[in-house]
Amino acid sequence: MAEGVRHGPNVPRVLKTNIPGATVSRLPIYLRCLNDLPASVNTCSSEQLGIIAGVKSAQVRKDLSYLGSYGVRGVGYNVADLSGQIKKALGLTRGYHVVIVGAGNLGSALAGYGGFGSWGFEVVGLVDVDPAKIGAIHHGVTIEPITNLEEICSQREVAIGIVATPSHAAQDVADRLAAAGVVSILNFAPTVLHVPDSVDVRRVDLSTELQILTFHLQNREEGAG
Amino acid sequence: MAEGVRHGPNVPRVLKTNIPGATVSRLPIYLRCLNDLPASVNTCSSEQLGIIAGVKSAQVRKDLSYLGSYGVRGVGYNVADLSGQIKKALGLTRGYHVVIVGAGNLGSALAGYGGFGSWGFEVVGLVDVDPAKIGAIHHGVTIEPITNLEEICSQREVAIGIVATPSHAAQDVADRLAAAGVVSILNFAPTVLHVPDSVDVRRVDLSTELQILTFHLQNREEGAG
DNA sequence: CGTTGTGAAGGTCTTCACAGCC
DNA sequence: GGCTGTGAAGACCTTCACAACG
Repeated sequence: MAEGVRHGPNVPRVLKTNIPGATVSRLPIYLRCLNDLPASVNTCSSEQLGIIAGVKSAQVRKDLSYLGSYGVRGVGYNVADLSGQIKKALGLTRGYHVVIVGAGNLGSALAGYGGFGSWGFEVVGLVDVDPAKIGAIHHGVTIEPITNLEEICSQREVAIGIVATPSHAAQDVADRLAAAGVVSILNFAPTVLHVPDSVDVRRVDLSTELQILTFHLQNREEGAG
Repeated sequence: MAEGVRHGPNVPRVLKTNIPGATVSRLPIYLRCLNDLPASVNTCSSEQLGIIAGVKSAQVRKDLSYLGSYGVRGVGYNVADLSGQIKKALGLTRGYHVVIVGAGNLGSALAGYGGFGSWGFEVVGLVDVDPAKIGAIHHGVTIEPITNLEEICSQREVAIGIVATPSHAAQDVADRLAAAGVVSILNFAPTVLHVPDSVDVRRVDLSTELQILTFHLQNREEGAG
């Protein structure tokens, strides 16, 4: 589970469900699409879901088949049922406590992200090194000193840590989160984190995304000119 | 290039360089790793680069082989040369103008992101619908009305649009960006954008990432218990 | 020597095509 | 009739293992 791999062959060692990584990364999209459907829609075919999710219908069917068989031939999938099955597969039947490390522009923007609650995520801590920031309230969350990180993680049963620090501080934060028993890290710092195999890191990196866009941009232009 | 596909088989139609998508998405990581090396380091082996980038050395070599043969057997890669080759492959030898749509928490945090400049990206516009925000200056960028979007894109030669609006507004913004000739979009709104094939969209989605983490979290716990 | 570059092997993921079922 | 579920085929990606080379 080392970082840099989005869903490589290095699969978690102990795995009950056998859902391929590529499928896992699409399930949240399906879930959102189902959620955005008008309440009057009770049923949805793989073709329809594929169109709104931007995926081929065969892909949708194969993905959903890993959850078991919840479709009705000739009809499609029951929206509520399917939604529930996806939530169950993703572990969204319970809530998760999240701590955000770094209360800069990004950290406080994340703290104010409204979408957390709807999927059962709750920000139970926002910490920063800067003494001047301590005590300030961003979007309803009080900034605490980073020295409290370990205490916050254990006492508030934090499951997920979000690293929103400058890159030079990110590795140290990741080490501390891992030591405090946090096994899931979402890294917004533009650096590769090195963590034990038992810790799962996902990276969200603006520069990387922009550079991938420019690659295609350049190739398109070369092709055109 | 429809969204939802990170690097599927739907390859851009006209493509000069034949670099696989998976490799393209790792090149920015290598580039950053090389950049972070101390200035005293002139040379770097695939083994070393692999360790800091979190990738197997064979993978590094195969990836770099697509750029041509720039390594020296028995020695490794010249850091400066390799860095230049990667930049060239990614199209980073020129600058790109970026417009950010949506000046909420996230939009203004992005406007203040220091990492833009170092790779040749320049934020030339930050727009919002809210009349109350117009004229305010966030991190040196003045907020302009979204009605100016088309004008900004054409007059300032915008290459990349960043969508940082609420999800209900995102599709409309994408349509307008596409109509204004912007062919690269980075979408932070939690929704799937539907754009013409000629437009390249990449999605950055906090909820999705968190849900993928909880999938692994749940499976780990099931395995342990 | 040590390290690159690469064919070949082995996985994983996507797409097709159609049997099976409502 | 229409749609799901799935084996099979094919595309893509990673890893291995070693010849080639400075």
